[in-house]
Amino acid sequence: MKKKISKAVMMRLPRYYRYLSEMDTTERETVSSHQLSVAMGFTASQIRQDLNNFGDFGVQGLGYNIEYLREQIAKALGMDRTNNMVLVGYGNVGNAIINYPGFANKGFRFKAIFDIDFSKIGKDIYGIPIYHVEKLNDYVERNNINIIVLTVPKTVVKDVVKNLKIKRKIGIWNFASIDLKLKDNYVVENVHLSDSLMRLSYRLWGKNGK
Amino acid sequence: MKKKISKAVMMRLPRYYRYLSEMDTTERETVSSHQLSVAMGFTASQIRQDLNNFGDFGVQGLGYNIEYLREQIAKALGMDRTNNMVLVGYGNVGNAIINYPGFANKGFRFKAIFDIDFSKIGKDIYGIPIYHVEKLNDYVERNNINIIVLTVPKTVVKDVVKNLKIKRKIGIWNFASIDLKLKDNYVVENVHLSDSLMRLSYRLWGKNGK
DNA sequence: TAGATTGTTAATCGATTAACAATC
DNA sequence: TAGATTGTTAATCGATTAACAATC
Repeated sequence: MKKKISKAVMMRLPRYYRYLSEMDTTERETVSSHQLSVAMGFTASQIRQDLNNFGDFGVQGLGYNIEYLREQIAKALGMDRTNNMVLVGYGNVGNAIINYPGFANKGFRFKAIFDIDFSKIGKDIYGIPIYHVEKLNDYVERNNINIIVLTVPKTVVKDVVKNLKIKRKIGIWNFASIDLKLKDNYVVENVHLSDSLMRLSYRLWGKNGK
Repeated sequence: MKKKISKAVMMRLPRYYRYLSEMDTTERETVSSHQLSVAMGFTASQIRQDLNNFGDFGVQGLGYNIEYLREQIAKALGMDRTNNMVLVGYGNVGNAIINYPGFANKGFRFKAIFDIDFSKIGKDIYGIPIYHVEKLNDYVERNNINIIVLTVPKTVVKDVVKNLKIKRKIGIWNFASIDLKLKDNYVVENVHLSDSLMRLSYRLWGKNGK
């Protein structure tokens, strides 16, 4: 049965994708919900519910074809395509993201970097050119960019965002610890590092334990 | 009324903390659940439920005292203390974390860095010394370290973790896209950057749109 | 006192688990 | 056919929303 993917299931899909990607398909081609449950720490029941939530992938008595299931999840996540990205703010975080392995092989490609520092502008990093940030909007419009990665300091984010006049659907992957409020065609995904650290703190010392 | 903080509420606490920290308390000292709901994008009803979930902070007719509420949330998150941290793996991600602003002022302090690269070992970064990773376990035991930040490549994580023999409760903030399975005294918080990027992809192109 | 806003109960909604019939 | 394992329904659990009495 096919219905809308629920939010809880969507949040878990990247994890399924990761585990399935790491499975060795040379020995066995299928995996059962029980095997997955042991590896991933979900209940087998939840896994069957989840997968049934958006497609018919299993075969009774056999389980799920690992490779096929991985492909279907990739499709559901919209990862059966290339995403052209630009990075804004070539500081320490920007540098870490540009060098992060495992984006390119999932179809996420950096096309350009933007900064305000003239000592950086004009250079290129692994063939990715660095331009002045004032050229950002123009570049995004003309080069079919799908995702803008924001690694500028918190204080600058609003200025950068203010100058964006994109009309089509576009993703913003934001690393500043600020929640952006933008028009609906901007799809904002935040990475709040300090939120993550606070949750760790809670689990270590929080008033109600775990 | 005071009960155990539910998981959903705990996940939202860092966000409350962030918004309350950014509020200007020179003009007004209190904030109502309605005002918070507009700023944060939760319903006012949920905010009252959340805050009542772990304490009695509000005053009928007035709202919540911003400063006091922030302090109480910090306490609930276990942030009314200093955490001593070490970083393992001084690469691009490690460098980004060491330079990330806003950890120190929340009581998270880096005491040492560990790596295997002899061209780095012996140096120091802003006064934080870099040691060989074989000294990690010993250092953590002797220097009252609460949190180990793992910014080593995915392939090395298991080796690093294998050599840890800590018996007391300790946090692991893991940046490798691998789910660690450790003894119960290790509290593992993962930062899965590629999961976040996949969720952005879903919201842009996913099969069921948003 | 009157107005504002919380604290709290009840209703609704969504997510997870349990169980088993369907079927490979 | 017998065994394994999914798909799916029903039961349970938890989280959110709505409503309003309590109270500052």
